[in-house]
Amino acid sequence: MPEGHTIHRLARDHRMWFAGRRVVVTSPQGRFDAAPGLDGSRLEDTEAFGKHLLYRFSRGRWIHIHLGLFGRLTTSATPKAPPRDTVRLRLANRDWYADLVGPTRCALIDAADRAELLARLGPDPLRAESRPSAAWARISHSDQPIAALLMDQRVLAGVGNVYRAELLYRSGLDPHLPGRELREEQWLELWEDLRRLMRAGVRANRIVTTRRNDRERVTGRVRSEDATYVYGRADEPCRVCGTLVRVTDLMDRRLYWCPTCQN
DNA sequence: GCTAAATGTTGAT
DNA sequence: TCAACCTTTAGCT
Repeated sequence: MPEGHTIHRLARDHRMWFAGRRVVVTSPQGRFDAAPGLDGSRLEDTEAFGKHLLYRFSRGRWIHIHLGLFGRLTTSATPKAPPRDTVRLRLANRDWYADLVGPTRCALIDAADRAELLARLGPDPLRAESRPSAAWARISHSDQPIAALLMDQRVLAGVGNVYRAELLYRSGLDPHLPGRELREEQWLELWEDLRRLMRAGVRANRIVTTRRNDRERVTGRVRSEDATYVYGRADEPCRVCGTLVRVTDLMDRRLYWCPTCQN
């Protein structure tokens, strides 16, 4: 679930449903200490930076959430169901409640913490003010493979294992190509494609990277098995050339790619 | 019922 | 490079 598009979608939805109103903040699991201090105060706004979600409260306080690999934030309409015992944080008002489960991080932070967080993130393709040059400065001087650079949140904020594999497939680039061997115009094309893919991801609230004509079924809702070119398709035939999709370990993550289309 | 795997990050060796 | 952390689910038995 959680790459940048998920977080931006949550920020957008929660701004609509929770911002500008008082919110009941509880921690059914008991592991979020700040809950009592914030409980009943007004949520001013939500923000998304890469995979980080922030809820702004008065007096320079934010709840900082990072879902990590298995975290989930689900929102439902009232009446409230009793929380399961793993719910770290529940935000609620009269109409809605959101339950956070299994996050890597859920903490109360101040303006300095927030500034520190933003300072260590690369440009987020989903934010209007982001510029690709900020990432290019690092990529163009790095010996790291482009597949590793794309997932490095200091280089680029919000890209995860699915988008990086799919982006590289769509561009025809070998994932192992060192950053310094990429040409600037290739990088700018990657950036544009990322924006396109991730914006579509926010809209649909899911990742779909296949072009219409490359799907087995062209009409109707995109089936999950048709949504990607290479991610999660190890040993299945490439949709374009038929070569078996390969999976390799790169920096402890599974990297999917087509050795024929990407070189 | 058990195990492994999953769209992630941090901090120690 | 490796382990730790956070939880759910799919695929076994």
